[in-house]
Amino acid sequence: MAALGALGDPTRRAIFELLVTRPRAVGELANELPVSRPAVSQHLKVLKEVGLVTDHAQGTRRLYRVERRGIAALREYLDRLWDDALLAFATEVERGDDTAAENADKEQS
Amino acid sequence: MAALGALGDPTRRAIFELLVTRPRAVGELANELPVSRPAVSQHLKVLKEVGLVTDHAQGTRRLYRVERRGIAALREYLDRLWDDALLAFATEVERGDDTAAENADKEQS
DNA sequence: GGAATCGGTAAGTTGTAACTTACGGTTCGT
DNA sequence: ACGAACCGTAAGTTACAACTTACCGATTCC
Repeated sequence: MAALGALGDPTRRAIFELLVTRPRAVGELANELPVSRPAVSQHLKVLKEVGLVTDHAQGTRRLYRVERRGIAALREYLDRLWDDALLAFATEVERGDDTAAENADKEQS
Repeated sequence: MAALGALGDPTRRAIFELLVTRPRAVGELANELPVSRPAVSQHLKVLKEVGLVTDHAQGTRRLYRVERRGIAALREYLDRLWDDALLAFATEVERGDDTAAENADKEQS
């Protein structure tokens, strides 16, 4: 799941979240961020490599948009983790592992 | 979403995925990973700070387990991104933005 | 054709985070 | 009480990635 590594960077996450609302050009993104245009360009390259965005030349500009499949892949990854965690928890309780049961209801500090 | 930053690191992701299947002690984790035990300990600290794991002293050992709420928060974050992306896409098409419509069905290289 | 706009890439700097080893504290067994 | 097991933290090194500026190619409009 390389996409997680890509979204690990705050600036990249900001770029991606901007692109989620609507497609934008590179300079457009740089204007709304506290980094230079080349920096944005390099981040976009990373996001593109991991399949989170796609680009589309439009005249002299270059429009980047979110690749919805990328988000879907992330969701599937997390869903699997979620299922595994639930399954592990269930088998723990089943085995009489009380520490698991403790965590079930109480949330004492 | 600091949890994304935490899972951005590959080693931390490996640790977390190991913990998803079942709770483990620190040394136990270090044995299955190509890093030292202190390194694992530091990674666990980060994972704990962002609410992805919890620890639980048990004798001289210290059991770490996945905090399911952490996974849930990540899923909610991605779900929101997903919804926003879908909404943005819908309004694009609605406005007659054909580049959005192109992406709908065809996947030409 | 030439100027302007837009963006990718190369090259270089620098902060930081991901490691290591060393040390000390706590718990358990005998 | 002493040794062993287990772990957290401090201190230090180092690799890397996130920036910057500078340069160059491509496209558009006149």
